[in-house]
Amino acid sequence: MPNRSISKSVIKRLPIYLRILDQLIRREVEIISSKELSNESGFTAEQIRKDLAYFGAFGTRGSGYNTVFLREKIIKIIGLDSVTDTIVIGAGNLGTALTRYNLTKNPYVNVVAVFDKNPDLIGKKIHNIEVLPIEKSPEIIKKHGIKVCLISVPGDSAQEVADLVVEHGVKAILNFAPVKLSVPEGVHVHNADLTIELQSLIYYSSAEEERLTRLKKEMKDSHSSKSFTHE
Amino acid sequence: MPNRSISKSVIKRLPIYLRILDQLIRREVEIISSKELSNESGFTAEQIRKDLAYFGAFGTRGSGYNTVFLREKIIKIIGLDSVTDTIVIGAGNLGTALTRYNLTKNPYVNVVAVFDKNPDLIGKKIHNIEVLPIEKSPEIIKKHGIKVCLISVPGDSAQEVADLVVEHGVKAILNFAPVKLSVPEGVHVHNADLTIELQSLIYYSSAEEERLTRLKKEMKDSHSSKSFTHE
DNA sequence: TAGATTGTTAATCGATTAACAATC
DNA sequence: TAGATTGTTAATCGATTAACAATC
Repeated sequence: MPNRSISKSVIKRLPIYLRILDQLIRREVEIISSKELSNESGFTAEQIRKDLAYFGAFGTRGSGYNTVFLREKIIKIIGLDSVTDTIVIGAGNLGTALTRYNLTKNPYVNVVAVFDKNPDLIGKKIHNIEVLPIEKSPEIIKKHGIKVCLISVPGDSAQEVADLVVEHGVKAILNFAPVKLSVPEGVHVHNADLTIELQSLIYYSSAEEERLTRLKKEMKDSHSSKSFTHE
Repeated sequence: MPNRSISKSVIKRLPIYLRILDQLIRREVEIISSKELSNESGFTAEQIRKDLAYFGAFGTRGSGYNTVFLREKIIKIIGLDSVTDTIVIGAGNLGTALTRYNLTKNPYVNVVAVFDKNPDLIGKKIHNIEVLPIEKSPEIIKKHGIKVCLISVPGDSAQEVADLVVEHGVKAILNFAPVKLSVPEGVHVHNADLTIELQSLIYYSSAEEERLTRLKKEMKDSHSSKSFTHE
């Protein structure tokens, strides 16, 4: 009852604040106001203050937020205060990109192993880790206590991969495959479906209103023949 | 005034409905109820009906929606009724994955060209197109009337790439770089920042409540020394 | 006609914005 | 003390859910 669960929209913004703070600290900025954070992030200052206030009073009235202090707090809120070990399943181009990126650019995450079922890819080195056959994943998951898994396999094998890793203890999946995964209660799935993103972007890339007006017109025109088209 | 703009949340769901309909049609299902669509998508039947009703009355009371008919309508709504030509900037692993995926698995999108500034990558073949130097992009954008662009370059060159493509007519960007892009009014940017996704997933991967309680306790404990830590 | 399911209106819920008192 | 900016409460806005009349 003391903390009722924080909304997803708030949680999605925290890593963005974190990234901005990392940049500011690199530039040796020590204090930042919600106004300035707003400029950097595109969110309103009010929203930023409100988001942070869910977790505590991290700022100083009259001056702003200490960047190092706030960064530390956000890291603890998200749970990034110790490096998170992950595995990547699917060693194609996407899996390779994800592995490389996290190993070299993401200090909060470590990739312990990469798996694939394609014999051609097994043994391949990515940055400094070797691609292992998927059968080895249960062993690695248990050995390292892996809770977070990235799935970058084709759509038709994503569900079986998910079943396998969840069975051995994975609690959170970042799913790049274009399918809806079924997982037991208590397991979290985030979908990073790039096709969906791209298609919804296409909606906005051309004159929205014009297209919808045309559509409405078509519907009206086909009204008489409706029973035809529509059964 | 006839159609006031449709909300982003609705638009994000349309490609998911489309994907499900594509699958159903492949399985030769002809009629589907909002209830069944709900099972497939995870959204509620009420929400699905409401989403679709923004654009017209596509169903038949008593039976449901004709899959082929509904698919056709959604395709027109999103603007996928003719193939969308795109370009990919950044031919690393991510750019390669995006290009391959769209060329082979996404029938609604065509990748016309891939660009990079790294001489080692120029000339490389991806699926059947050649990686070109980025200087060639204005020419290609104009020649094909490119409106949609995928950016998969490192964070520090993303803004200049965005400026370049927008200058030559791009109206929508799917941005994979971990930076906030500044673009003129009327240009749409969707961020597909995989680090952000991963970090917000990590939040949910370990006991949320426990962590937040600990944090609150820490704040209280450091109350007396607050002026120290915090200036 | 009876059963089923849509399309739409009303009610609820949640998230964002606005306003301002607290306070550095 | 005056100026600035936070933290928090209240007001607004938007999206989801519930309910049901329309109708196949």
